[in-house]
Amino acid sequence: MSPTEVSPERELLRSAGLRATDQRVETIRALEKHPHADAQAVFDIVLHELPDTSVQAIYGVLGALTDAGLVRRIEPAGSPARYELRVGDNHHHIVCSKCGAIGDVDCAVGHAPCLTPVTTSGFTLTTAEVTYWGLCPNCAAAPLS
Amino acid sequence: MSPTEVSPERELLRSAGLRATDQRVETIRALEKHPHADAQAVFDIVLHELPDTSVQAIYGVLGALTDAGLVRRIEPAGSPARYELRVGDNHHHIVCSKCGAIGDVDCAVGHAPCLTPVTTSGFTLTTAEVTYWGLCPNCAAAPLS
DNA sequence: TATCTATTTTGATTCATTCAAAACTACAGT
DNA sequence: ACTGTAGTTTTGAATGAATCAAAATAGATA
Repeated sequence: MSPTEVSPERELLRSAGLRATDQRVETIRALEKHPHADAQAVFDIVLHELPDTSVQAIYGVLGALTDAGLVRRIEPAGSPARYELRVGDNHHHIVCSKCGAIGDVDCAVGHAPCLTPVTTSGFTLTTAEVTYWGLCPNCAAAPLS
Repeated sequence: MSPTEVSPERELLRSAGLRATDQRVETIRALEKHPHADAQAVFDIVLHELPDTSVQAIYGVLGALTDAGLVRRIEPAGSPARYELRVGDNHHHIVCSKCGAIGDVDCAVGHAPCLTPVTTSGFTLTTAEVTYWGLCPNCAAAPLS
């Protein structure tokens, strides 16, 4: 993958005003294949394509992509930060309380009820984030634990 | 505070089947005065009353209280774990995206809509957790930043 | 193709939290 | 009240996630 070669990932980066580096392209590809991956998982994947990549670079890439709005960072309790390419829509997540697997969940009822608490303790409200907890199909099927 | 002396905190601990140690009593008192405190903040407060307390002890106490259901642990993105005594009700939290302050929010509309996502990606759903993000009164009032 | 600046590498550090062994203490039972 | 023992805390060290900083490198513009 030479720098001049075109690809959807490169164009996405350029259109966001970011430099299209190899690490960024491969990070996006990793997230395409593995939504909700954490930094370490992204690093492991990118390392296959770019053997000299460092973890710090991945943190830098994920931070830049997040700042640019190309990637969304989620931080479920008890898990390192996860990243996904699905941005701009108001979707939520369901986390397996046993293995940490994450699934996407569309907003429950439009978004009005979820976004409108009764009391706000004087806070100015900007967004509402819903995390569902449960068991993924695998863990639900597992015998006893 | 001798071990035989009675106090609401001691009785709460005993009724939960836990030993009423000084560190546990003082941790509960710290959380009564400072809801949503993190482990470090609890440690700082307990240290005033029990000068030989260690941070590890506070982590142990908070873990034991959480396991016993006396304390609830919340982990907002970008913040260390916070602890509160208000348990058993289905309330949510609003976090100041600027300073990290936390307020309580009663569940939006009963809990039916919040708890019923449209799709669950095959997961078995057990609970729904809502985190509101916004600005606390102080930060909203602050000039520019 | 040269240049400039953003990005990555390299190496170290912070913070929150957990682990483990030894010392201690609450409390059930005598 | 005293004692034994299991549960806690202390002491000391280690882990994992993430960030910082300086030097080396590589995009993209002209």
